[in-house]
Amino acid sequence: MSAAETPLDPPLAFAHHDHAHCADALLAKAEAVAADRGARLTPVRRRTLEILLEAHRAMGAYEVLERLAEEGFGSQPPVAYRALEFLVDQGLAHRVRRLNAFAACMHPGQDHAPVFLICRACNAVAEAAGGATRAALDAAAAEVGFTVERSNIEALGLCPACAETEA
Amino acid sequence: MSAAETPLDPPLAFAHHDHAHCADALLAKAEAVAADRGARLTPVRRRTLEILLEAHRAMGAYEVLERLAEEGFGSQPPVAYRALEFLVDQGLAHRVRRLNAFAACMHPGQDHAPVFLICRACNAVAEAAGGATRAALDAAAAEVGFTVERSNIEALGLCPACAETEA
DNA sequence: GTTATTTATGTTATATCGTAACAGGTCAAG
DNA sequence: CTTGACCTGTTACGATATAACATAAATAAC
Repeated sequence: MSAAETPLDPPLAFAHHDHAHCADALLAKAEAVAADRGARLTPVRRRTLEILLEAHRAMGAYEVLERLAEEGFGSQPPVAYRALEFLVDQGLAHRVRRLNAFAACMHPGQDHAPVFLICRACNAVAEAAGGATRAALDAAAAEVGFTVERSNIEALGLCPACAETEA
Repeated sequence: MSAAETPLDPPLAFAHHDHAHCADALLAKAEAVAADRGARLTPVRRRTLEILLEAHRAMGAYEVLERLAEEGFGSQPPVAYRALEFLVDQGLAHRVRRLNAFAACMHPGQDHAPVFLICRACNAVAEAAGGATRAALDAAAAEVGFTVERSNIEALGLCPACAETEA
């Protein structure tokens, strides 16, 4: 069984909100988390996170790279992949496998194993609480003797706003 | 809520079994399903499925392509990707996003939305019943107003046999 | 049964995603 | 002030995936 999950705030990704404030707060939180863990949030890494934080959607590594290169950082793929890998390792970003892309974590520092909700209309990506879903997955796996170490749970569909528009 | 799920047999992928019989039966079942749906299981497509059925693991498109080419089919990527896409569309194979690879469906014709259990030691891939897990995912999504249309749920870990070996 | 239409197969070419291997730079510990 | 760990950048390549087009086979329409 998994440890108790810190309850998550409702996702802002699908709601209008003061995004500048939202991004700033997450960046500050990320700094704190990194400091706590003795991990170095260097300029490239920090900038990479800022870029991911600009919108609530997933970005491809090459899209991030282009931005980094424009700003004087290295221009070769490993620059982006390494920064992204660092962020993922530190729990400051997530990899969205369905999109071969990366998204800033909305709950850095909280122990969470989210599920991803990907809107196919506006491309927003939100994290929802994954506790119950993961518990069900663990149970289904346990039933056949399989031990889950890591998992990815992603849903494609319509966010509330786009669902209305579409109707 | 999702419709009632046909109960699945326990996964053979992690168990010793008469694989020749298992593969034959699945191929026959696939033929029947395709016929039912008026879909054409042409030679390339059928052979592609046979190749996937050779082992209970996921294969990359290029690995499949190599085999097809050896056997006189086309040698360019679209040949494999199109056959695989057909099989996935017909529910005769699944795409495993974590591996960028494809696996034969073990329950063709049954309405199922499986979760995938990927053994990191022996690379076997099994489908487990996903009903409860998907229900939990749908619920988590509904809570924030998100409508799930498709989802992928994949776990990486150790199958029973490999878990024992490792210990 | 012949023609029209759709569907399938194959090709070339290119786009997109990801990593291995190595060189130089920074920084803290001893 | 040197050692060792880590970070950044490079070149070069490998792996995954799709667009666009030509031909052929199957099916539908007449």
